[in-house]
Amino acid sequence: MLSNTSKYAIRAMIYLALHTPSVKKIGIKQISGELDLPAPFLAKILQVLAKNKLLNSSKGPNGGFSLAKDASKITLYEIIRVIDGNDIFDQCLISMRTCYEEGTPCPMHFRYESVRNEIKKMFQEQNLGGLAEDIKSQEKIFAL
Amino acid sequence: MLSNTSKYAIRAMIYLALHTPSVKKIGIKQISGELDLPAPFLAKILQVLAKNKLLNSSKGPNGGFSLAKDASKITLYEIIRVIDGNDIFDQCLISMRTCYEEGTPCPMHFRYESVRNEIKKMFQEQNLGGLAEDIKSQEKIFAL
DNA sequence: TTATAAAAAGATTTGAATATCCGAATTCAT
DNA sequence: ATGAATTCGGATATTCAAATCTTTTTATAA
Repeated sequence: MLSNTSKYAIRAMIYLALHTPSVKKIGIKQISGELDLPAPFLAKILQVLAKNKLLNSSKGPNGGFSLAKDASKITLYEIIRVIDGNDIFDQCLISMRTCYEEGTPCPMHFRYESVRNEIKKMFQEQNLGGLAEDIKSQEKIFAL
Repeated sequence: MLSNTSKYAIRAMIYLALHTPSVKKIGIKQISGELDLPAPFLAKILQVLAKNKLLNSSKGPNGGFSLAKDASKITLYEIIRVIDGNDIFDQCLISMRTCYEEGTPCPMHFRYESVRNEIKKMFQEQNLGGLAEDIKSQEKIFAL
């Protein structure tokens, strides 16, 4: 469903939301260390998120990343679209060429459409603020 | 969501269902030609489906593949499980290690669970017989 | 019984996603 | 100013799914 890249992006963004706004900036090393993700790869991903205005980044000592807007205003849908593009939200389930033409939908087309809409809605409804809240209210210590 | 391999498998199985039971066996060349899929790759896939009792295969002249049971008795769920395994039906949406342990579900866990169940239900409810019927009832000529 | 047509099986290649590396640019603190 | 810490950007390496190739096995038909 989601690429590794998207998954990492989401987890990193949630991590940032968890520590926002008390801390302003967090560096790659800390994030990748806490989430147990490969640092150089995560760096690339955050770079893309920054270029797409979901993150602010600053270089130099005490540099790092911070959410570019209020955590409650960033949805998983935005993150996924930036990283993976729109494919999961509009591609034919079984990759039939003619499914995109008029009058020849694939046999799963309409049945899948409602599921696809559910998926899209799920991602659109989840924002980093809410997810961070959920984590904070959990009993056990949370290891992202 | 689905691997190419699964998509090809599904399309080939639907193709067989469309021509069953009037024709008994169909060869790789015909299927790959009609569906515009790479023949050697499709051969591998059908091999796996045959090994897992979803297809019958016979070698030699006039050999080929046929559905191992009535089209209405083969669901997409079975096909996907044979090819891709169970991952899409049980993996954590964001691949969090702790999501499989007690008390530390990922923040998307419960929200995703219902969507995942929808997906599973969709695949379990679709059988090759029904899909083939749908195609036959379409107005335009259908190019799988 | 032999030639042929097909699938099976295994080895290899390709390509895209994933991951790493390194030099450049930027910022901060001294 | 200088050095150190950090992200940036481009190039490179690795891995795995996807695709191909080659040889073997089996079945059919002449």
